[in-house]
Parts: sequence; structure tokens; C-alpha cells
Amino acid sequence: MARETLNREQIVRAAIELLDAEGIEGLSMRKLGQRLGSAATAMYWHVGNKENLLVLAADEVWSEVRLPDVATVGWRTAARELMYAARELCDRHSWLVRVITSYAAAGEGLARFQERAYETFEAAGFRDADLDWAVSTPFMFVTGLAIMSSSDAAEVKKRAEQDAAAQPEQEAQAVAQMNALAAKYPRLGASMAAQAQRGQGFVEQVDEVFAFGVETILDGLTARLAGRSGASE
Amino acid sequence: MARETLNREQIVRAAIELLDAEGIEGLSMRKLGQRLGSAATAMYWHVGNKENLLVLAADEVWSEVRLPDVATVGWRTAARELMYAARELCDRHSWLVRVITSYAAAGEGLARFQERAYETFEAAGFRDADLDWAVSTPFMFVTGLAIMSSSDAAEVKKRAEQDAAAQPEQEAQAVAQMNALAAKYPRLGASMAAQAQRGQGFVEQVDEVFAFGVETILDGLTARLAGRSGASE
DNA sequence: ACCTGAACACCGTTCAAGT
DNA sequence: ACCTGAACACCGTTCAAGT
Repeated sequence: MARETLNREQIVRAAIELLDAEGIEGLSMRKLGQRLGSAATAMYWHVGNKENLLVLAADEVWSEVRLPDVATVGWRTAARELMYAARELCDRHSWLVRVITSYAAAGEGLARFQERAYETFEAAGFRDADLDWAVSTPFMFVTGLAIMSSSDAAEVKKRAEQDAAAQPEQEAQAVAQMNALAAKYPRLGASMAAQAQRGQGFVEQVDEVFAFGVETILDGLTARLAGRSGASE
Repeated sequence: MARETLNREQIVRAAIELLDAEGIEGLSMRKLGQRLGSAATAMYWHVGNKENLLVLAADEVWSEVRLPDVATVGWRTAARELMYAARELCDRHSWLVRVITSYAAAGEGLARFQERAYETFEAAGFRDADLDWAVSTPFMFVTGLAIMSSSDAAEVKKRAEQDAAAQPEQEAQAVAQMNALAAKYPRLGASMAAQAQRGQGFVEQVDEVFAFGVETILDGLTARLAGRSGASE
């Protein structure tokens, strides 16, 4: 616990702990300062500002991710493993996906991950601009799914349910609106009813949606490769 | 301009205007109150709180979206048009994608859109849980891409560049880091160099990435349909 | 080189009090 | 039923002053 001076690494580590524990809205410079036994404003010297601190934290966690060996498992398995690894990372650090604004603006941790992605899709047979696009497509899907299933989202939902439970009048109104929508939009209603009958909420379904989406995209990429001559090695 | 009392619709409309003009960080209850000529706290009676106001605003803009006629254009075209329409909506309202936490928690505007999506993928031949997943997959991709290319992201980037320009020392450091990454991660470096040579930044590429991703996913869904017996009508 | 404390300009939200 | 104003408990950030 004893330490001479603050440093950047230490601040980033503490920020990640706080983010993991309390989510993106739980991080404030004052709380972080308290955690580090410093004035809230001490961090500005080391990390510039809060936004930059978030970028540093995001890059740091990217380097946790385990990378497949493309040469031994083949491109399709490697691509699948990269997608699952990215999703798992977003799951473990629910705030990560909210920090990612642009993959381009990043450091060592993400670069390492991206390089392996390039290697993977190059092995598949993609070249030049096609290669860029093939790398991007799966990770836009992962990002979108992570946004939907981030625990921030889950927390918002839980809170909404608690509020509703606390105010039975509002709860009843929400149910009435749901029923009205289900009646007006029959396919949506049927899907909701089926999910309710299976006892599946969004959380249970999300793993299956992810698996479906991953295979769909891999199939789609395979189809694009097949649509060319001599593209695959 | 003269009006008797505030109402929910009016508040939501003003919020959308403010959000479109200044982005999600430009919306505050105080500014909104000012715009409406009311006390900042007057809105609480009508919309409960800020989060709920954002949800109402998001649902409102969803009803702007134009829906294709599945019966006349066929499922593949309809699916493509739904994806393009959703992306265009996210482009026009850069804050939308940041408000969407879960598609499930929504109202009339989104329900209308989703119903057409269900209709589209049902026409393609998907049923039951597969239908849910087929509907979800494209929109997770759209969401992910919208996140990356949201003008909030663009603004963050622009601001970073301005900061860098103002502080040439930092600028030089950033360039040095980029070069170091490009050297360490050759495929990434090659891609960056190629993009620079083509004079393409992220903004120019994103339309092409989107087009590629859309066709990839449509191909992937087609492949999944073909993998079954009698699934397609 | 590194840190503190006060200060500035904001936030969302509650709530008694008004009409 | 609807609105106001003051107040509370927060924010991120700057900057002079200290060591």
C-alpha cells in the first residue's frame, strides 16, 4: 500500500477495478482519487483527462484476450475463436463496449488483437480492401451484440423492473402496452409469447443469438470467397 | 409559440431537436427547459426522468423509418432495405444508437419496424427460434457499425485531432506510436498504409464496409436456409 | 516533477410551495 | 393538474500555490 508517487499504470489499474465493480457510471475522478488516497485532481497530471483514462483502460483490457493460432486451427475456427474471445471480454468488462468509439484510435492491446484478425482473414483468402472489410464485419456484429447485452443494459432493465414493481399502477400500464403491441403486431406478439412459454428471457437467448450470428457470418464470408477465382489458398 | 401547458409530445419533440443539434451530451434538462420556456424541473411531471425521456425520443424517431413491401420486392431486397433504412436512421440521429440498450424495451415505433423484419425473415423461410435469431443478427451488425461511425465518435476523433494540432509535441508522439505499432504488427501497418495511399479515412470506408457486411450476412442467411430441407417456400 | 485545495461551471433530481 | 425556485448531492476540469 505504501508508495512513493502515483503513476499512470497504477491509475489505469485502479480505474479498471472501479469500472468492473461499478460500471461506467460508477467511475468518477473523485472516487478514483479516494481509492488511490490522492486528491481527485492528482490524476490529471498523469492521464490528461477522464476520456483519455477510459481509452487507456480499454486498451489495457484488450491485451487480456487469448488469441488462437491460425496455422494450427485454420481460419474458420480461428475467426470463431476471435469472435467468442471478444465477446467474452466485453462480458467481463461491461463498460468496454461503451468506451470503444472507433477501433482505429487505439494502442498496443487492440493492435495485437487486430493483427491476429488480419492474419486469420488473410489465411482465409481475403486481400486488400476486402481484407479490411472481412475483418470489420464480424466485430461490428460482436459490438452490436455486446451493446445489447452489456450489463449496463441489464442493470437498466432490472432497475426498470424494480421501479415497475414498486409502482403496480405503472407495471399494469406497461403490461397493457405490451399486450396492445402484441395484438397490433402479430408476429412480434407470437415471438414474445413463444419466448415466454419457453421461459426464455433475453439473457438466455443471447448466447444462442450469438452462436447463430457467428455461423451466419462465417458462412457468408465463405460464400464471398467462393464467389471468386483462386481467392483461397 | 403561445401555448397553454406543456405536454409530453411537445417535450419529446424538443428533446429530439436538441439531440439532433447538439448530440447526446448536448441534452440537459436545464437546456431543454430553457428551450421550452419552462423551469428545468417542469418536465419531470410529464416524462418522469431523463432516461425515460431518451427512451421516448428513441421510439419516436423509429417511426420515421420507411418500410419495404416484402411481398413485392422479395425477402432479400426487403432485408437489405431494412438494414439500410436502420443505418440511415442512426446516421440522421447520431444519439439513437447510444440510447438503444435493449430492443426489447420499446414502444410503437420500434415495434412497427420489428414486425416488418419478422415478416421479411418469415418470408425467407425462418421459423420459431431461428426466426428470432435471423431477425436479430442483421441488426446487431447495423448497431455495431452505427456505434463505430456515429457522429459522436466522429466528433471525439475530430476533437482529438484538434488537440493534437494544438500540441505538436503530442501529435508527434501519437504519430510515433502509430509507426511503432505499424512496425510491430505488419498486417495492420500494411492496411493503414494502403488506406493512406488510397486517401481513404474511416468515414469513406464505412459505406463500403457496410455494403460488404450486409451482403455477407444475407449470403450467410441464405446458406443457413439451404442447409435445411423444405425451409424455404 | 508531482500534488493539493479552492473554485468554476455545470449536472439530475426532489420537494415544498404556489396557482 | 401543472409549474416554480430553492436546495441537495453530485460532476469534470483549471489553476495558483505549495513541496
